[in-house]
Amino acid sequence: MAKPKTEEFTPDEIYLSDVAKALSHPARLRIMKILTEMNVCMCGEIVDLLPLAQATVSQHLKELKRVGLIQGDIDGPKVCYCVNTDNLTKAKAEMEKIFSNLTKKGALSCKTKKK
Amino acid sequence: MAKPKTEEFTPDEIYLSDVAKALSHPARLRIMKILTEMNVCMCGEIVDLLPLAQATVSQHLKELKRVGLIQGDIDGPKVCYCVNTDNLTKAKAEMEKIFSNLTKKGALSCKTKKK
DNA sequence: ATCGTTTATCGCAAATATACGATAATATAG
DNA sequence: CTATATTATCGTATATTTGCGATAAACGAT
Repeated sequence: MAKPKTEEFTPDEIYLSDVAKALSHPARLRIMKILTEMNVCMCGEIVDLLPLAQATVSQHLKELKRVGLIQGDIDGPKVCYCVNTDNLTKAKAEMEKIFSNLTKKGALSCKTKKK
Repeated sequence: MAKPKTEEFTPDEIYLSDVAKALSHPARLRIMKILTEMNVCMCGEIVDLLPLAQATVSQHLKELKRVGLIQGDIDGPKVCYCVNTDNLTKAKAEMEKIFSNLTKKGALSCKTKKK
């Protein structure tokens, strides 16, 4: 009875909420910041930059990979992570839409409309 | 042992991850879309536009209010909801930062860097 | 005061998310 | 092949989220 009713929503809504969910943890935000600033980063370095255990960081990386915001390429025994530019650009554009309408004009509040 | 370690992160990281969390459910995204398009909407109308029970929608509205993305003003027995423009603008600016660095140039991937 | 309307809150059940130690998997070096 | 290094996955405990019926709270109308 507490199963999220995702089937009741549009693919657009589900995709964007999924991206938002991936960004809804401070550790994952920090990973995104690290990768956008450094372009490329070894897994071990990311672990060292976070106050979490290696297993936990690995899970967060997996979540970001799941929604396609980052990718990891095997480099010997290490893994090299970077932002998936195409997907991040797309996510950015979708996110813009949500925030765009209010900038149009006035965007009346309840109070200003009534009084 | 599974308590989120929020105290290990910066206020900026926590704030933005909190906004992302508020947007991480398709129902809440749809509410934001409704409010940005209609400027203002009675609670009952929002309930009618969602495939969820009234109690559930009320909880989603509460979550969006908690992070300040919307506000609700009492209007007789009804409640009139609208976007909190100031806060949404601020959240938008913060979100931009996360997405901005990659647009700089190349944003080399692991593979392009190596090969 | 009582009734109908509207919305928030409570209490509960089920599903997810978070965190980490232990272990497996993979690759390199010797 | 063995040992070391690096990362992913498993198992498990706890915390949080999601959903909804039932109920409370707030208001206007009668």
